[in-house]
Formats: sequence, C-alpha cells, structure tokens
Amino acid sequence: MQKQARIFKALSDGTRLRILALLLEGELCVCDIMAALEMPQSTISRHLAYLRNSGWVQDRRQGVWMYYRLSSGDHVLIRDMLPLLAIHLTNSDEYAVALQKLRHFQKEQGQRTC
Amino acid sequence: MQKQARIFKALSDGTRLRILALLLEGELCVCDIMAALEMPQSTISRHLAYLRNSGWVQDRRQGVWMYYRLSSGDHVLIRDMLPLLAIHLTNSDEYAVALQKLRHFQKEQGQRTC
DNA sequence: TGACCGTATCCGGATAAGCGGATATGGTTC
DNA sequence: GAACCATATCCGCTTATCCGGATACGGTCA
Repeated sequence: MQKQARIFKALSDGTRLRILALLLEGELCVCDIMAALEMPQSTISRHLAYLRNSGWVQDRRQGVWMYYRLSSGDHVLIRDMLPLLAIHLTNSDEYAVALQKLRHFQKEQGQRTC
Repeated sequence: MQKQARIFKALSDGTRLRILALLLEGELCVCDIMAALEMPQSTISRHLAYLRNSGWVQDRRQGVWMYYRLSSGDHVLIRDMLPLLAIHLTNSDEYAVALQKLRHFQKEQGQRTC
C-alpha cells in the first residue's frame, strides 16, 4: 500500500492542494503558480517535484519555461480521484483568491511568450 | 484547505490505510486490529486516534472494549472517498494477509464477549 | 476495595517534511 | 561566449511524525 500512501501524502499539504486546484484549470507554468499563490520560487518548485514524483502531474519544457499539467492516466487511483478533487477543491475562498491572482497575473502579462 | 489536507494526511500512512481497509468489513475492536496487523497496541491505538480526529472513524465503548467503525456521514469529502477506498484498498496482497489473520483471530476467539 | 484487563496517553529518540535564501543548471539572445 | 532568465536543487534550520515501551485510565469481577 506504499504507492497509494504516497499518492495520498501528496494531498496532505495545503499548498499542494492549491496547486492541484489551479491545474484543474489547465496547463500552467511555474511563474503562474508563483503569482497565484504568492510563495517563493524554491517552495513552488519543490512542491511541483513532489507532485510529479507521486504521479499527480506531468511537466513539459518549452524553451526556458516549464509547464505543468495534471497527469490523468498515470495511476488508476489518481484517475478515479481527479473528479473528486474537482468537486471538493474548487469551492473554498482560498481557491477563489488564488484563481483571481492567477487571472490578474496572466492578464497583466499580456501576450507573453510564456 | 486545511481540513481537507488533514483528511488526506490520514491516508498518507500504510498502517492507517490497512486499518481503514479492515474496517470496510465492518465494526472491529482494537484487539481485532492488533491481531490482523500484528503491531503493538500503542501503535494501533495511536493510529486509531488519528483516524478519529480526522473524521474517518467513530468509536463506541462496550464495557472494556472499544469498537471502531467507518464514519460515513462525517464530512462530504470522506463520504465521496469511501467507495474509492473500497475499490483500491482491497486488492493488494497486504490486505489479503491482514484479512486472513483477522479471520483466524476471530475464529480462535470463538464466542468471546469482545 | 483490590486485582485484573483492554485501551489511551506519555515519553524520548529517530526520521522525515517543510521552509526560503543561496547556488547550480539549462536554455535563449545578442 | 557572455549576460540573462526561468527553474531546479542544495543547505541549514525548524517543526512534525512515527515508533514502541512505560505508564495512566476506566471498566469489570470477585
């Protein structure tokens, strides 16, 4: 059950839950998430590595930027849980605030290459 | 998201996952779980307290014995997740072994008051 | 009341996780 | 290749978690 425990452990941290909630919106780059959560880059990067190693997200490099997205097909448990996360993570004030900051950041970035 | 993180954190430990899997069978007392998992009493009791505090199980005292059962109605997230646990926790060898030890213990106990 | 039993909590030690500044890496641009 | 940028990893620190023996608690029975 070690693999399952690891999958759940990834969800045992508020910051990682907020990252997953944001990724439900679609693919994001690290700077998006930094702006949405207002946390230092090393912290965000570390949590993203954790989510990647436990199978929750996949990454993609495009030039200098790293894009992260939910990896729906990786593990049966993860696939079954994603709909639940969509229901339960997106109805908190915390999430609304993060999403608003994300939108604001993306808008002010305008036509960035990122 | 702190409450949700706590709910998931309860699932981030292999021993607690095995306890929950056993409780899917129905109400059990502490000695049942000790026998099934072959772990010291203080360890089992501590994990049960963790599961109780995070909303996963409820307890009931009957004389000297404490009975634990899944608390299906406690939190929306927990209610939605229980079916998933039933699917994903009960198909490992670890679980099969624990269940077998539980059955064996209950049989050799015979008509106990427990 | 005293002995006993099942369970909960305490304790000290070992291990793991989280944090964020500093530094390394890998890619782009001139 | 040198300067620059986004991101990953390292480091030292603090805090949380897990473990299991020892002890405390609360109920039962004689």
